[in-house]
Amino acid sequence: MPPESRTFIEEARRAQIIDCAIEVLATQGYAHATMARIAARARVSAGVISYHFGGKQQLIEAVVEKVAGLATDLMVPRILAQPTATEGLRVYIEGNLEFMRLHREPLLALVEIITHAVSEGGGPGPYAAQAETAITDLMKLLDWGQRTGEFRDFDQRAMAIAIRGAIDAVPARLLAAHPTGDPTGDPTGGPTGGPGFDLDALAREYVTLFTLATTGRNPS
Amino acid sequence: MPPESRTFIEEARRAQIIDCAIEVLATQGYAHATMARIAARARVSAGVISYHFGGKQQLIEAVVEKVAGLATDLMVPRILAQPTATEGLRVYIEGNLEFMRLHREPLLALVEIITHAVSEGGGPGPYAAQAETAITDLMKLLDWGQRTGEFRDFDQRAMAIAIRGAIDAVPARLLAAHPTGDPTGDPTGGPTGGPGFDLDALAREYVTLFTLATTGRNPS
Amino acid sequence: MPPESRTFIEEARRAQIIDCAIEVLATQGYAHATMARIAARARVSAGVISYHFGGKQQLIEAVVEKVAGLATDLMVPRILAQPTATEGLRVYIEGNLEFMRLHREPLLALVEIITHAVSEGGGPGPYAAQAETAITDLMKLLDWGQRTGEFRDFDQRAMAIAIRGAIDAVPARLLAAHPTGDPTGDPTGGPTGGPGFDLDALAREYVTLFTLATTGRNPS
Amino acid sequence: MPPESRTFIEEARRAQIIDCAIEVLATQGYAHATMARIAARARVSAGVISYHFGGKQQLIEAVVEKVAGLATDLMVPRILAQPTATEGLRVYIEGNLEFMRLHREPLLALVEIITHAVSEGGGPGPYAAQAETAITDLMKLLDWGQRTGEFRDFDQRAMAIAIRGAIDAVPARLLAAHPTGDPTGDPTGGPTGGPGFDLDALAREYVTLFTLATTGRNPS
DNA sequence: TATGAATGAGCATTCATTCAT
DNA sequence: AATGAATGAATGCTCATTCAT
Repeated sequence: MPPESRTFIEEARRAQIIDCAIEVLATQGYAHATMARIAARARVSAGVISYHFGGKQQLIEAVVEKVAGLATDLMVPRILAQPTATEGLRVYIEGNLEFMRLHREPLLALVEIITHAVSEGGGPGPYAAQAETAITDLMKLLDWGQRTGEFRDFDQRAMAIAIRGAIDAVPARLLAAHPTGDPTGDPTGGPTGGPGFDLDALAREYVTLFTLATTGRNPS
Repeated sequence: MPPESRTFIEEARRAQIIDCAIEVLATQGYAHATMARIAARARVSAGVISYHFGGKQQLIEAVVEKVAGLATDLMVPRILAQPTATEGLRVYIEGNLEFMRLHREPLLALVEIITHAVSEGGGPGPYAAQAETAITDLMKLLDWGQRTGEFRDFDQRAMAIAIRGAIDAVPARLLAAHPTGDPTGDPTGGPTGGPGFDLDALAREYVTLFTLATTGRNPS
Repeated sequence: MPPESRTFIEEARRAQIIDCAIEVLATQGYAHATMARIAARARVSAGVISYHFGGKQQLIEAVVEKVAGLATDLMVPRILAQPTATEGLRVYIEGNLEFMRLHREPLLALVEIITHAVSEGGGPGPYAAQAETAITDLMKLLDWGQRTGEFRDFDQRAMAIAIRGAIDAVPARLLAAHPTGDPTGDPTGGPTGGPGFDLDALAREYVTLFTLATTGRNPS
Repeated sequence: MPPESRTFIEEARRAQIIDCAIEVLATQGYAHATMARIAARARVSAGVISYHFGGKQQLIEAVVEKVAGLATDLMVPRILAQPTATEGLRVYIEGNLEFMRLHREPLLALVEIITHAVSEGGGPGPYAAQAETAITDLMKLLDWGQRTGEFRDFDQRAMAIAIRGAIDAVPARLLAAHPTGDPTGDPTGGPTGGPGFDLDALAREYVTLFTLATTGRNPS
């Protein structure tokens, strides 16, 4: 069913179910995110999901779309607004980590999906392409910096993998630090050094780290 | 059953089954790594696994032990042999990536297990602690470098997360580049630039990248 | 799910499944009372039982509750209505044996469960306490008789074990006499003397027997 | 293989395995009495049991034979030696309960088998006949007493079922009182009134009880 | 004689999906 | 538009039995 032909109430149900799916995925993990549980959280019968989405696969896809949309909305305009690639990289890193702070649950849900969703055969997961896209997008930013001479001569793909890997490692640490709870509480003992988890401080460290790595110079 | 009381043939079967489990995990993913499939690959009845390992959980644990053993054997002595923390970091990175080259499938299997194994209660996976241990181990290496003055003043935990994240991101790229096949063939177009995947070149890039990031200076 | 929140159709299915479970337990025994067989008798998929009861254990518990309810409803008011302990004992015996006549299958099912259900740890079965409760309840009746002077001076527990043992032995004889069939047919050759099985006559004999045993006097 | 053609060592193995089966049956129950566990207790491979007995069914049968033999050896000569049926009944009861004291485990094992062993179809267990035989044997004793005029006019079968039921109820109480341990310790608070379980006192109560029931008179 | 490796049938359970209401 | 009852395939596991050594 194309979006424009959906009624308002239909759209609302879909949104509600997607949000519940995100909640369950983020808090209980992919393995426990069964149709029944998602439906229960939405105070809705299990069949409703099949009714609105056609199947679990399509629900998952809808979640991915929503979360990816959130991320794109946040990031793309910011990066494009920067005058230099160095600034662009800074904003890229900050934006990613800010996204984790603002949209913790959607992000965790997305991570669950990307790492756990499987295709019918034994091949790579259906969302592996997302990761590849993220790499190539980042490579464009790096290429910009190398063409302007801001960045030193490194292998773009290697650097992109490193940067994305460093960023993608954060949610798991986030989850380890706050298995079920709220990350906003008391960040003690440095950026990542206590029960709290200071994403802003982490962002500053990452910016310095990767500015050094890409330019060879400390950020001014 | 303690190892020393196992028959030779028993040990052989165990090893065979562990290898088959690794194969299935690496090529088909955790979700498809059912007892039946692992047994089928070993050309063996499904009950045999329960007979030799007691259950799926123990089989998984045996896989983890084996792979972790491989990694430890490869890495620990090398790192300890280095005169400086900078060299230690270099060897840490090179060792990790070399491990991926030498033991691609075991590593992929381990990643599958760490990211997918769930505990009954819905909490963090039973092997989540492994990841945390890796971080703290790496922090010790970074602390060494800061105390000797080789490394600049950064947050150890942030840097450790970045380095491990960059390393841990590689297997997925490896998998994306060679979904089922052999990574040793034709590395064309630079370190990570083609169907081939030149782990040695990637290691060199990573070493430069993180030496800059930690010391602020190019590696000599 | 609390009973009052169940649909009418849900309650009907539950009742049907419980009845089928009773049938299978009574006619084929605990060992053969698998989910598949019970479901098959109900002309229903096996998963339906898990759907309505959550698991086999809960189904068994539901059977116990139903049968125990039947028994309590039949017995308790009768006994409490008696003026003397002697009459109470008579009614206790008659009530138990009448229950066997009226609810042969439920009783046999209950016996199967009590004797066969096992706890995970290897300890006493989860329904062993039922038997002990039956003993202590009976002891209260005996105590009543001793305090009024109707009963002679015997050990209450020993007498209670004997009476309950005598009663509990009946179902097995019932089963031996009518392995699969209908107990209402032709009672020939005395109370328990043929393929028929006259529970009323047996009750009369038991009443005389235990009245003598408890009072030392023939029942008037 | 007929007994006389068995070697001495063969016979010893059989006896050892039978004893271990009795132990496991008595202490862990029929459900947990798997071939593997029995074999383990005998410090022997599981295949050995099949080798010596042909299968589990035959092992069980061998256990039954052994225990029934023990009981017959103990009881029959005693009963036949009595001058009157009243004395015979006394000795019958005492003998049965003494058997429980002397051969607690074999008896518990036998009870487990009789109550749990199943035939392939859904019919009565393969050892149900044993119980029937016990009833008819006891009826002969009662018939003796009625023919001599010692016993009053009751239905022999009803009385036999009551007596055997009372006796057969004891092992379960024994088990409830001493789930795993030794019944010989401290019998406090009367025949059956404490943590201990005084079988001698219970026997005295039973003798009085059933002498009253059969004769209408207190035992002199 | 005895072993222990291996089998295969049977078990309870979970879950996405379907469909009459 | 929604329900919830029902399905059927798949999973991990247990266990008596078989058989080459």
